Amino acid sequence: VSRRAKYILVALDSGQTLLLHLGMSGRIILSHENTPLQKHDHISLDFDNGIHARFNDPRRFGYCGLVPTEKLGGYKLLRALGIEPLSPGFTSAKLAALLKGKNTSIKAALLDQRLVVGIGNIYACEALFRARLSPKRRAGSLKPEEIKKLAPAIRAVLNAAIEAGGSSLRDYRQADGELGYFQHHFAVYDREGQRCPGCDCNVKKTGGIKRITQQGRSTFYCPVKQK
DNA sequence: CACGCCACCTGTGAGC
DNA sequence: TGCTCACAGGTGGCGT
Repeated sequence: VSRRAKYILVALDSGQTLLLHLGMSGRIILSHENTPLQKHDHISLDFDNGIHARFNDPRRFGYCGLVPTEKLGGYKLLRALGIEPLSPGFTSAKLAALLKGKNTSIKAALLDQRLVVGIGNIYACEALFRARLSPKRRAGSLKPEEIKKLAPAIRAVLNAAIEAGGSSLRDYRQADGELGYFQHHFAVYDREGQRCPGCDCNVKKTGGIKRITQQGRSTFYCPVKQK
């Protein structure tokens, strides 16, 4: 079992690869022999030892498919994916090259899986806070010294989130079923009106953390610290 | 090509 | 209590 971006890849003896994406609410749940299907179980993989692996996904935003393994690289859903932010190749210079000439906001650029993979709405907000960059900045307008802060900020927030077992707002669970704990470490996400870490503002006056909508998605940021 | 927007779903919590 | 509404971690596809 391996991973590319937010896809889970399971190499099968048949020469095919099972391609899974959990979307917003998907889970793989292992259960014992003859366990009845639960609500929102869409696929059951039944093993010779009696174990069932159920693909459970209430919102059905997830994906499950079989692809011939030798065709994986050219497969539509994987072909255009960008660089892994925790790979050695993800340097500030690389990020700068990806953002160069981009007219869209830096927030939208971070969510664009064709540039950098794996960054979702929470971690885009949190990385921009750590880099002290406004989510509204044009991606192409970032100066080299700003990108030198952003690339490490992305790596740091992802590593910290992995360390904490991910962010359980509602559905998310670690592979072993445990809750994640990174939601307790959010600096800005889902904290509208509150203080950001290290804040010495008069929050009654400044309003604290702001929430705006970009590309139809919530963005949380500190207008004082993020420029 | 680049970008913004919408649809795809169900569940939940807030407000009334 | 129960109704309606807004909103939620993602992303493919379409219109501009």
